[in-house]
Amino acid sequence: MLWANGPSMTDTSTNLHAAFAKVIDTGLDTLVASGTLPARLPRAAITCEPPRDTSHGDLSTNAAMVLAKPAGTNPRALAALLIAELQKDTRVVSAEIAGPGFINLRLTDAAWLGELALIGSAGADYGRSTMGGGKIVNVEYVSANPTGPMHMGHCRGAVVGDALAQLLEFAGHKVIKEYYVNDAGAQVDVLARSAHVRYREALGIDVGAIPEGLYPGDYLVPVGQALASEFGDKFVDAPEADWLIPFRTRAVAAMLVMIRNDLALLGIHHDLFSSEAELQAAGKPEAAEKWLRAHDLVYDGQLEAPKGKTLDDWESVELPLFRSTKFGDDQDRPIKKSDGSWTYFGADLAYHFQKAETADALVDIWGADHAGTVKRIKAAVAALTGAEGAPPKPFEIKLVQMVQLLRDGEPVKMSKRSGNFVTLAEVVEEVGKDVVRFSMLTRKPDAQMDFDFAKVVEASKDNPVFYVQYAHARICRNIAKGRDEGFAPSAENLALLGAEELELVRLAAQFPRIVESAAVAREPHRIAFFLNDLAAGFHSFYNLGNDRAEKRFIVAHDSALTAARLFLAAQIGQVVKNGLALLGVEAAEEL
RNA sequence: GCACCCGUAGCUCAGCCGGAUAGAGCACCAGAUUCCUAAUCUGGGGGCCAUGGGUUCGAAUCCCGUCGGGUGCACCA
Repeated sequence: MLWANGPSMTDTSTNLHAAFAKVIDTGLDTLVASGTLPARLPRAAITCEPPRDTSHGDLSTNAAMVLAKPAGTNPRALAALLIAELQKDTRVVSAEIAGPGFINLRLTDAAWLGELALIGSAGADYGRSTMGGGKIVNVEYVSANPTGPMHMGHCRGAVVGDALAQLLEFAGHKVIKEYYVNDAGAQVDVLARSAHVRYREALGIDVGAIPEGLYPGDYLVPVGQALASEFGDKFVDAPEADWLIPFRTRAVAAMLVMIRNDLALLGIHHDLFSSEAELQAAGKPEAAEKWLRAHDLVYDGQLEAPKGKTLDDWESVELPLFRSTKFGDDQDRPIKKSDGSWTYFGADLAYHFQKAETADALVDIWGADHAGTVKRIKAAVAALTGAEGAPPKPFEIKLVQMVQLLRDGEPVKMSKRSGNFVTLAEVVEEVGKDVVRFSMLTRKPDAQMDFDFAKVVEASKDNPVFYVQYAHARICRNIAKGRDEGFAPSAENLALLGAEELELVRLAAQFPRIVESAAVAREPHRIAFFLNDLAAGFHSFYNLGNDRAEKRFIVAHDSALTAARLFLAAQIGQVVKNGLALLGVEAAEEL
């Protein structure tokens, strides 16, 4: 599996799972070299992973089943040949054919203990991969409009994007975490007008209710006050044209400060905030349009009436259209409005082209409500970055499904315009960053989820994040206790560890391959589930000591065993900590 | 009408680029604390993997249809 997508950059000396993928690969090479197997068999579908049922062995490969047909033989015959090769590895205790043609491997205890020692020497880098080959990946996430504070609707994409960015970095990429600031559309003009009302209010004018269509939230009160102290009464009765731009600039800046603070509550810090207004001022959309027109991908045409709804006032006009129908979209999409300004799409394609200049691959995290625009932007980016026959830049859009917000079981329709929303800050303050982050990462992003504010506050004590954190805290406590009693973790006598301890090592040793597979799939939630499994394994082992005192970490009369056990505990703790770090969750030392 | 996502235990969800007997938590039942903090552990019951076809050695997983839920279908952002 690791070699599925071209040459693996994995340093095969780093961990056992990667090493055995390589062992199988070279075993097959040997069979090919001796003429036993035909060359060029497709190996992409070969896997090497722990079997679900651990009684089947430590590792299992489907190589014989996958290759039998193309090799013109049957799985069991091929398995026998491959087994002969695999048994040459001194770490292999047994290699058996099972079921329809699986090869089950058992490895020596020493091999697993070597892996345990490796965790110790790698420390915070255990699980780090070179798979990404240093390729630069731009991850764009959040990108909420700068018109108000972050609310819970933004939360999931923010957490998933942030965890993914860290995961990709750990998997060997250089990552740029980017936030696209939509500071050029009509919504920021509305923001400026809303700020103007608050500005008048700050000057003592009775403004009454906030007019319909403006943002009513009182987070704009301080913005109005700041404008009042900066400009005095200069713009109170001035025409909009006089104040719109300075008010907009200042209001957007204030919103971004607020948004950064909100994101910081979740531990999220972007590397780059890119301004749509600056992009437009720099003429990027014009350049993109010019190129697209030259390649007949933009033309002046009539826009079709929207499907599925009847607009009474529909009027066909001629606009510059991008040929997205060539790429599976159901109609061509305008890049400019009839007033000559850019559509969101028109600016966005130029923005993506700009990102592609400094990155080897692009990943966008979007809310599912934007799913309808995926085809057009992917098409435009493929066209722009694939210019002159070059292969297009890899560009993925990960859709994060909606979070249905409930309050007392009732759906909350959130809208900044109505001022009715649950802010991210209030939730984080109530239940904590770790609970929020872990909750958002314990399900796959493409399934909808409910988020009941009251329920989450109520249930936060039972949140699975504490289960994982408790495992880490228990480990820290036991190491501290050992230290108090004069014991220190040591890798010197790991051979004293028993079968249950080795079971735990096998589990922890999966971390590197989980990291790689999660990174390839762009699915950070896999890390969360792995940590839950690892914590369960640890807690289970820990409780053996309830009935069997000789299984405790600290066995006072046996300092060599205690040192080995504490070393084991420390390394399990290390893996938990490394995993939690990817999720942006604290590895608490006590709860 | 069209596009995308989802449908797995009573509930919330893993598993899905095909693999062996489909898993976990909650809830329920029965146990384990003079014993490393029980925020833990052990055991039990509970499934037509929505449904009908197809592909193949093998399908919860891939393909097609149907049903059900969600989202979107502006020159908005």
